[in-house]
Amino acid sequence: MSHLNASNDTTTCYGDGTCADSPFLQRDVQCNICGMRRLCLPVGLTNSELVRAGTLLDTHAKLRKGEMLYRAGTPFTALYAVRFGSLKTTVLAEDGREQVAGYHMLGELIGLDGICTKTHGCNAVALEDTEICVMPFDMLERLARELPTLQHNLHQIMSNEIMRDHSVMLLLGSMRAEERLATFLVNLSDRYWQRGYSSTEFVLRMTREEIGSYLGLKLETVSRLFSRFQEDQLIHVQGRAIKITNIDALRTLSGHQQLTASRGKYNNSHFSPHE
Amino acid sequence: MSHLNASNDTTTCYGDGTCADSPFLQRDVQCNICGMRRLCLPVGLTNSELVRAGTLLDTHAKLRKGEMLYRAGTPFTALYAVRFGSLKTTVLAEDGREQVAGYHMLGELIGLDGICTKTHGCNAVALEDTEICVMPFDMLERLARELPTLQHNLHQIMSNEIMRDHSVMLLLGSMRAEERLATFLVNLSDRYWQRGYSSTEFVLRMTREEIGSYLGLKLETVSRLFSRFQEDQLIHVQGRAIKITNIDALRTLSGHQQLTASRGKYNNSHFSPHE
DNA sequence: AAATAGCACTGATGCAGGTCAATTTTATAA
DNA sequence: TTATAAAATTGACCTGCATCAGTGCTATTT
Repeated sequence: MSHLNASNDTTTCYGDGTCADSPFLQRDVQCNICGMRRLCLPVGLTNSELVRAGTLLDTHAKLRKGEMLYRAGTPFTALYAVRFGSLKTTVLAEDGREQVAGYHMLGELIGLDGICTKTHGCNAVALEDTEICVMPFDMLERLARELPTLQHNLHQIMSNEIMRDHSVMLLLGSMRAEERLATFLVNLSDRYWQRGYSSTEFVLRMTREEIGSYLGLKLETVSRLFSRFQEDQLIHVQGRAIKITNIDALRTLSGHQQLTASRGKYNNSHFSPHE
Repeated sequence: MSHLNASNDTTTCYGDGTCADSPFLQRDVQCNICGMRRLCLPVGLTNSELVRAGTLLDTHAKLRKGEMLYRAGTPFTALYAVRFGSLKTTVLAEDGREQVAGYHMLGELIGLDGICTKTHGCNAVALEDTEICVMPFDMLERLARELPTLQHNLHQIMSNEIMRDHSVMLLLGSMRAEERLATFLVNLSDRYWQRGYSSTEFVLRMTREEIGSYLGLKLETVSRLFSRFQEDQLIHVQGRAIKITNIDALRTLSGHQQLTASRGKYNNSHFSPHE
């Protein structure tokens, strides 16, 4: 039942059972000084609003690679924004099958699927050392009632998640294996670009198996496709290090279909977070 | 560019181009007298709050079978609640491929994916003669700031849509054809049951092709599976009329995996809407 | 530096579901 | 009612990806 409990000031973070002895409390985390604020929930807030928004950041959490932020079935209390690092979320079938439902990086909000039942609907696991802002949801709702911009941003982010999911459904339901992988790579490229990183060279945070799970393929198929893409000069692969050498060909393969919607302020803002 | 324009009191409904000459305006549609209020956005509102909520129902729309409520790419102005009938939503790839992303019935809210970009992300088409409540989104946000229950309901509904999408992703990504169809049938059965209809006998509103599109299968496969399920005494099929004869076997086939989350007030409320 | 485990690659083979095609049934229109 | 189109069924065949299996990497750990 490990999850991140953010109900009071002496909040303690439990990883997946191993770090129960590393409590922490940091109140210096505030939106108005966060480099991610142009990509995160408080987009467009005035400075004084930013300060108020900061009050809902009760704490932030540090997760080491492999640690779990929350687990399906545990109580939902807060939304989480990724400050550094990345996580995967996985959905579980009742027969135990597990599937990667999302790969979340810096500036993205996770935990939205827990609002409905007050219980998390998936597992969230750090894919590398990761830092998270914790936003208690009741506070967020209260604040959203007072700050229309914040309210609207929350709605936009939830709506964006729905659009993203629809794109994944399209991918899983009607694309062939090579189209899926091409779409995945183009999407990663775009998202790194949006965050000020190279759009052509990056390191995958997921294993072949996790990528396969996300794309509805087996790891062998993913591996074979990476090899074929390399043969065809679309990419260069060295384990998890990817260098894209022909992004146009990848885009063509992917049917120009974006895994994430390409419009809207949470998607196409192309900026450097390092100011 | 046909879509439902709900920006003022003299709102006119355009179907898919054919009904431009049938404007309408109905102000008698109010939440406090609606039979769907226990399943729809205003769940849990007090009577006086219900009356206020009714003010955001600018109008409602009637669609004949096949008519389009909104089209991907057209401006988003409102959310829509299904009062009678049903609709499908379809997402489009840039290469023209189209896939059914949702089947929506009475009491459900659609259009949520448009909030993000202020533009509809999918097509919504009536599968039968259908009636819709129009809720201008700016009004809804304003009212949500004043009525915490309404605000929370909206968040729950959006969250529920995210959970539903995750279930579909799981279905598309890791279930075999027969599991998909079984899951689909069990889900329909549950949803009809929740709405006070028979859980064992109903008429499909979608063609084999549309069902296949939703489930990531070809119509021939859907047709063959219906035949096999009938051979195996799980169902009786007569065109689009379905009679479920062994729901337990179907549930087992589906891995007890629900297409829609089975918890939360928007899903498991089992009641009769006909009071 | 060596040992060990997790991850990745690649070949051989099989099969679930797609594709193509022909027929029947069911809707819709005249 | 008949005519016509749309939807559904069923069979024969094919293929893209899964499965199974063996080997080679590349990280940790000691």
